[in-house]
Amino acid sequence: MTSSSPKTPDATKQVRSPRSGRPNDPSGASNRAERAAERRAAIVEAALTEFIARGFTATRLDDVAKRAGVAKGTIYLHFKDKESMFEELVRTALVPLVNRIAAPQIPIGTVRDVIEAFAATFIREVANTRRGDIIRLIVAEGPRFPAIADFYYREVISRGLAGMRALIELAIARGEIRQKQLARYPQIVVAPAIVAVIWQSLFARHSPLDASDMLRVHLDLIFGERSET
Amino acid sequence: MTSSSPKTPDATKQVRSPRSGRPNDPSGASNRAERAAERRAAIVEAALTEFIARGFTATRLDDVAKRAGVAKGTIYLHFKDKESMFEELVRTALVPLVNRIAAPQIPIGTVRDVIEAFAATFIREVANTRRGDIIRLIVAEGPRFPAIADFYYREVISRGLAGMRALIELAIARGEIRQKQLARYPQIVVAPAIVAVIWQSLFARHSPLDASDMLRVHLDLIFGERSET
DNA sequence: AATTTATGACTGACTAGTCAGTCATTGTCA
DNA sequence: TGACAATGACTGACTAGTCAGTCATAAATT
Repeated sequence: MTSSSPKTPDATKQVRSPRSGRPNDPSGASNRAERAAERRAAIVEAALTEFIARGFTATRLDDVAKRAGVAKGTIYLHFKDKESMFEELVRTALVPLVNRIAAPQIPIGTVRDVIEAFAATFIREVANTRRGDIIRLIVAEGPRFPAIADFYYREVISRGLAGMRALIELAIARGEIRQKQLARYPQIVVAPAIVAVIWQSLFARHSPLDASDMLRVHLDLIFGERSET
Repeated sequence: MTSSSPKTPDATKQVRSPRSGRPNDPSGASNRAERAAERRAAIVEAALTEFIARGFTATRLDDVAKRAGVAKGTIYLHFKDKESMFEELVRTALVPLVNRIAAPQIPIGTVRDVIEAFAATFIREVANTRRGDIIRLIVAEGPRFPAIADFYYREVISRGLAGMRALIELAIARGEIRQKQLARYPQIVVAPAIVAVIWQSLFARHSPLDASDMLRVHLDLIFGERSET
């Protein structure tokens, strides 16, 4: 029974670290911790791409591993399982953005200016980026991942709507907005932005949508058309 | 139509033909074609429920069969495979509704009246029914089923928006709507309705939304508040 | 009896998650 | 500084389980 082991994993072993040939660079990016972080980032990037393209269930971790350039087992060094990976991804992909947007706005100019800046940020950072797809992903998978829906409601929706409501109330007090009931439904103000995101995912091929222009028209509807030349 | 409850597979081996004992009744409700249609309807009903709850990939045809009270093989007597079943389901679930809503509106009263009737229909027939979930399902699976996105754009979106645009233009001509640019983006008018559907699916548990009231406020925004003028 | 319709056990392809083994890097000591 | 030992990040073949789709058989109908 001296037969060699049936598995020959050594056959095609690629070089582990083609990292730039600096095995011990103090200022470089080649120590263990940093490369681990790089790999984790590659996995996150790849997983996000796959989840967006296929949804949770249809995404194969083999594909994620291949795309990230790691072995499947490596994924499990960073994440407990597919489900918690998905949840963590969706969370971390949105929190930085939300924190930035939800930062206390300084109403220097008119409320409309603030909301217009908000809209511009949304167009730039969400509507035409992968973050928009993440929003669609949340809509798609939310019902099956109550934890995600909970988190998202708590960290994004309730905070965002509260901030928007405060702005609307300020605008009403200042006379910028006539329709007083609007403060009860801040959703109305953001609805076209959400629709724009969905449109880009589903129908951009059929009929491109100028989201920026649409939001401008919507703000004209809310604040009245601009009379400045 | 599911006259009898389709979900009672508990009776081990249910009787295949619970008919009225008329083997050859021309006017009866138990000939082959009709029972086949009943079974098909039961399968459609069950499949829709499962697809809505779990999405396309995560839905098991074993579960659909169990819920419909048929054997799995029976599904394949009615549908070629899982994918074409899904596509056919999503299509037939919406077409009757769209045909009704898209029927030529007779603008007897004001345009606002027409749109308010439309909103009421939407609330009644979509927002709080399973059709709303189907809309979410399309958002969720659309990118992976281009055929569905195509069909939906052609049969629902483009038709619906064209009709809405015509109404907006009429309202502008009549002086009901001041904001002339609105005709370029009928999406703005329907956006809160879409958001309401999504909200019900994801966040109703956290914070119930009075969709009917929200749409009323939105129409006030577009047409101006009712009591004035 | 012949034909149509329904069944559900079965198959084969597919995939989440595991783990024994490898080896580049890091630590230790002379 | 150079040699050797220890570490643990990484690998990928493998296991155990799932599920879409099939088909031989059975039931119902004509």
